[in-house]
Amino acid sequence: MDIKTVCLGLLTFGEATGYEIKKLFEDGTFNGVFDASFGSIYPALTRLAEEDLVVSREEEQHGRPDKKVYAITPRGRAHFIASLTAGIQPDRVRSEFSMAMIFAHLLPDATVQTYIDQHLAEHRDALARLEATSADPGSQMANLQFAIGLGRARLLASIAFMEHHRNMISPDGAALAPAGRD
Amino acid sequence: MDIKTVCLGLLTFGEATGYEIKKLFEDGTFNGVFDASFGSIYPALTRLAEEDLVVSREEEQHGRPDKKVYAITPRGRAHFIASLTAGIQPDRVRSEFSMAMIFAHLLPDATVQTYIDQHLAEHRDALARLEATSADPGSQMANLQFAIGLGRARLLASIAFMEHHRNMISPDGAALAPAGRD
DNA sequence: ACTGGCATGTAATTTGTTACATGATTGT
DNA sequence: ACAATCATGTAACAAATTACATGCCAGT
Repeated sequence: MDIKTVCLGLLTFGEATGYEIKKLFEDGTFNGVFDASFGSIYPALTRLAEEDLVVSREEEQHGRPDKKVYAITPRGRAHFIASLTAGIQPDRVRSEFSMAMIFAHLLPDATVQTYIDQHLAEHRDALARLEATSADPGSQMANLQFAIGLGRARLLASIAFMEHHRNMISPDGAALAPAGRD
Repeated sequence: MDIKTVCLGLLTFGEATGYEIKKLFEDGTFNGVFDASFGSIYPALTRLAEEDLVVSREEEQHGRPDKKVYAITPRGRAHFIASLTAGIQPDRVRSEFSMAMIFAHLLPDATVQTYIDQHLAEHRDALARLEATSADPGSQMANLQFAIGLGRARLLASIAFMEHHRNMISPDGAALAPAGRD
């Protein structure tokens, strides 16, 4: 699934600008699901407009740059539904953090500990944003709560595991009694 | 982190062919951490050899195509450690499954249920492979057990959540009392 | 007969990122 | 003063996938 399709999907929830779509990837329901840069979002929206899957309307603002608000067309909606119904690919993950942990025996212990702290902080942030999204009145649909809940469950499991088992990985911790499976 | 660096890392655990590296992405510790196709692995190894970060040796086989066995050089090892120590990027996820769940209200219920079944099956498979890897005598290093345990914790959380909450998402389930947070 | 595993590699194409370019406003 | 937020867009580049090309062996 390419970014064009994802943008199309976002627009089924309502109008949005390229800028707002980017923010959705960072903050909202889509955190941990998808991500894209401006450099791919803007061209994607342009191409979708060329294919009549979305339409845009320019909105002037006072003291702010003009907005280009995109809305999905009936054809766009049909296209999106068809592409999602046609099948999905397995999740694709690229975790540099896990890489670092796999090779932790080659790294300075301080580096490893810093990476774990960083990763924990990122996860706690993501969790907080997800909880906020979950409480949002616009997110009360059952399927959205399911998607958010799944992300939340994963984040909680990761955080709990790292908190309970990080002692396994430090040289000091390795000398202690090894932590059990839970 | 590009595939070149990942291949270099894998080779710190011992010699391997391009084909074996690909299998590691599917089966072993690296499942759910990284993935790459042959089309990127082979060129990566070629370029690493040009930069003297790895060396290769051809091995003839009876009734099988010849192998090209790669080994990391001291320079390669230093290069890998330096690049991992220099910092890591946040995890990047691209989950078409989560996308499908977010837009489940637009899809036929049978499709949604099929996707959940598929995803559950993939997760159970991945979990079984991870458990096998975890038990492998070559994986007893504390940091490997940490990395494997983290993956395992995530998979278990996802599986449990989907099993307990999948009724939220079906139209029938939506009519029942909503499932609680756990 | 055919599918799948073993094994490597190239080329065309797709996809997406990073960096650049512009510019006003608001908060510190 | 300076950074951040808002807002769009392009161009150069990097990265990676897909499809193609080859070929034997083992199992069904």
